[in-house]
Amino acid sequence: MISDATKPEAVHHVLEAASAFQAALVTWFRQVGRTYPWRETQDPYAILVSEMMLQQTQIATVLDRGYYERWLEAFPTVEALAKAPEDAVLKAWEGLGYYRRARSLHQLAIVVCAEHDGRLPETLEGMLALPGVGRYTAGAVLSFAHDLSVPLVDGNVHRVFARLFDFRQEVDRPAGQKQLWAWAEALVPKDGARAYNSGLMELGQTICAQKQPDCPACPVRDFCQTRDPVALPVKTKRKATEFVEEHVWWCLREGKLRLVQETGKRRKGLWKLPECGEADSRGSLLYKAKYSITHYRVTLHVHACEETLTEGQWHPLASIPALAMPAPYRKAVQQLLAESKEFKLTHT
DNA sequence: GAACCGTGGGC
DNA sequence: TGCCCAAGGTT
Repeated sequence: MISDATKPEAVHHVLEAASAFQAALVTWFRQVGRTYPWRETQDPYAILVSEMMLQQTQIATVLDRGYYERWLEAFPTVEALAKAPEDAVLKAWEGLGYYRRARSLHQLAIVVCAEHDGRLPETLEGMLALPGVGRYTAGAVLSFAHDLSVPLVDGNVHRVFARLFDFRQEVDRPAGQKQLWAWAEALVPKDGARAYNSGLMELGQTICAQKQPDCPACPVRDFCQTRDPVALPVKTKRKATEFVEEHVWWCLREGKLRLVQETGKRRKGLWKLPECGEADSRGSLLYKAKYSITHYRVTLHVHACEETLTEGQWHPLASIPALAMPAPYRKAVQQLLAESKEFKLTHT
């Protein structure tokens, strides 16, 4: 941490020296900016896919676990995605979470094929009209793919701007957002927005990191107004954890497993084990695990089912790997199948 | 404008 | 362990 004694005052104000700020940032980015697959292309669709996947999701998850590469192989163009069945789209997203993103991207492809001849819009209004595309994603696609002068604000920019401007309001409230977007608009250059926006995010990701920011190495330290970077940005408190018990059936008969498809807002379209009814009718406990979803801490219990269920459908064991399932159920099903005699008989 | 939506990783 | 975080968007 930088002490107050050694941290100098900003020698320039960002807004009064925008060109110098932009130049310092872009020069630094061109020297040390990392290469990602989505920085190697100017295909707006490929860039959009990366931006959708990266919403609230770490780069390592998207990259190291192969989601981005597999997606573009399965759905290489807007047309290919538009023609794909939703089951296949959700399967490709399995394990990434926030499944609305996958359904939005699929719907987006269908709309773009129907109304824009398969080409993504090149205007802010056009992009914002698409499902799952907000101001950040629109700005990212337009600046990264087309080098258009459009601002963007994401979690990295929250951090960089909060520190740069010594901004002590909560960044995740509407008032804070309004201020951050105003600064982003004021600072985005007319030319070279691709490198500038990339550099802004890269800075927030590396030197201007959440913990242990490396201020001495910062290319724009002369513009920075805060003396206490670690305290910024300020965020609202998150909701307290609630503990929930979840009981589901393991109903396996003649090589088929009973599953239900989610229809509500949560995990819509994905398959899960049927929920148990009355506590006193539950069979023996086969599996128990804990997982988190949003602010809930869930204990999942899987019980042996002896009766006949009316809800859900039978799925042959061979078809189960192709179904999209939420991660906690996928893990439970995999473990229980591995233990199951029926499975061993058909797979050995 | 607050609440909601998944998951895996870091400490 | 429990809590925070991560290239946000929708309701």
